[in-house]
Amino acid sequence: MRYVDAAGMSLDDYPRPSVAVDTAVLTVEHRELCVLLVQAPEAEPSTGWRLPGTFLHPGETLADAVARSLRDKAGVEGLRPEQLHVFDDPGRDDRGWVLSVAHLDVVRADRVPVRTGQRLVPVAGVPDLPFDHGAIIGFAVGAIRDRYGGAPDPFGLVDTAEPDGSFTLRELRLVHEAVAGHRLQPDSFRRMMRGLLEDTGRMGVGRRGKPAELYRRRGE
Amino acid sequence: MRYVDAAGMSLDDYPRPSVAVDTAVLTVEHRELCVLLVQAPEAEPSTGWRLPGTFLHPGETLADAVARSLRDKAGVEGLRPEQLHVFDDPGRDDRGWVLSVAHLDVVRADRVPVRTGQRLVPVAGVPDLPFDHGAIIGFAVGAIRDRYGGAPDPFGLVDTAEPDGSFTLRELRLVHEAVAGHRLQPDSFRRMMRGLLEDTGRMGVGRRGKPAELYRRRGE
DNA sequence: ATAATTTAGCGCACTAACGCGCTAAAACGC
DNA sequence: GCGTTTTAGCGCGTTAGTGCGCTAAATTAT
Repeated sequence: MRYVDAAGMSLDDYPRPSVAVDTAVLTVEHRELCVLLVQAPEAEPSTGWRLPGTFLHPGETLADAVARSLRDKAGVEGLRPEQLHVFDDPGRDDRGWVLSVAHLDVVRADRVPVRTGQRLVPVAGVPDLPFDHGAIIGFAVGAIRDRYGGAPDPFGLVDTAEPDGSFTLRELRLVHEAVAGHRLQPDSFRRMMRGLLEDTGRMGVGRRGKPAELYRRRGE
Repeated sequence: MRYVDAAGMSLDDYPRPSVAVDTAVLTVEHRELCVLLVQAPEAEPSTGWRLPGTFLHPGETLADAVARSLRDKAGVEGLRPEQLHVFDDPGRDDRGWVLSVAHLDVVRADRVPVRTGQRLVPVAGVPDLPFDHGAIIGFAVGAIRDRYGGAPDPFGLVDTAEPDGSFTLRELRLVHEAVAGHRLQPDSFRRMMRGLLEDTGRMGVGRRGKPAELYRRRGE
């Protein structure tokens, strides 16, 4: 039985906003934190580069919509999108009343297909973007830096050769430096990570000098 | 001219969710962090205690809706609500497709009117609540503790006798202890705050012993 | 076989923060 | 006037973290 309120109205009888999701997809490429931009289709009123986004469909959670958007618009299989902020200015979109729920998603660069109409841009050099997409990137960068400040590679960005996902301290540090946007002192970094990693007992390969030990995250 | 997309549809032709706002109003009463609960009207399908909330109306921002909700449902003039999280399970509400944007608002206890159908409950002893209201309170407590960890009374909770809003170190510390939920060592607290406060040059009154100096936040 | 390179760890000097006991100062109570 | 109470600040011992130079170990290059 369909619900009606004290005024005899159902929820659908009231005006409602469209709800969009926009996602700042962050990755590390060439030791730099980058964001994925896609080109708007010609039919859109505001063309140019922007963050991938879509409208929320019935039966979906926001994360479902983010995943659909990244798959359809950018060929990226998203992982675990996290909410950042809701942009709610009633006049923010010329098409009508639209709320946008900004998200962060983080994927390894090798999972972002190279194709026309999309590119990875260093977050330190983002061009002007429509809507609130510049602000969304700012939120996303703050959120990923916060997460990487307290845990080893929480989003799985380390691109390791090992099938079991283990990595060297140097590989881990290079990713953390890319996210942080500045150099990290190796000794302090090791001490911070010491209690959060466990030694696999195996050694890495492929470089001169003493081979590095392979680690995985504690509790994995 | 009203916008239509490539399929000749306007935004209103597509199904859209109702958007609600729910607010964890936090305050300090009797040196304890408390949350405001209101009683649901009898006509609602789910009666009992809950957080104040409402549906978003056209032309409003989320903060507008929060303010209207707190004024109408609880007689509280809200200050600056902050977004916490969007609860988006399509099946979370029996009435239909409803998203809820959870918020935090912080007010001094003397701004919460005492009236039937509402009460302040210590966050350490919240009863079971409908929907995701328990989770919302959890988010809110985490957010306020984070904010109070790095700045002197960011939400203006100190209930001072001074017309210019200045306060003593002890008054400030008692509020920070209520928010943190544990005791703070006075000397360490003073050292942390030293650079964030400025001395008004005036002294407080009303207690035995050396009167305390009055401070205000630096940059106020 | 030796030199060069890289890694992991540590000793050490230094910096920063904590918590407590103590003192001086400034009020009130008697 | 003196005792009591409260506040602000500090000295000090302790704990924790940082960055660097150094060493030993384990590889590759010559």
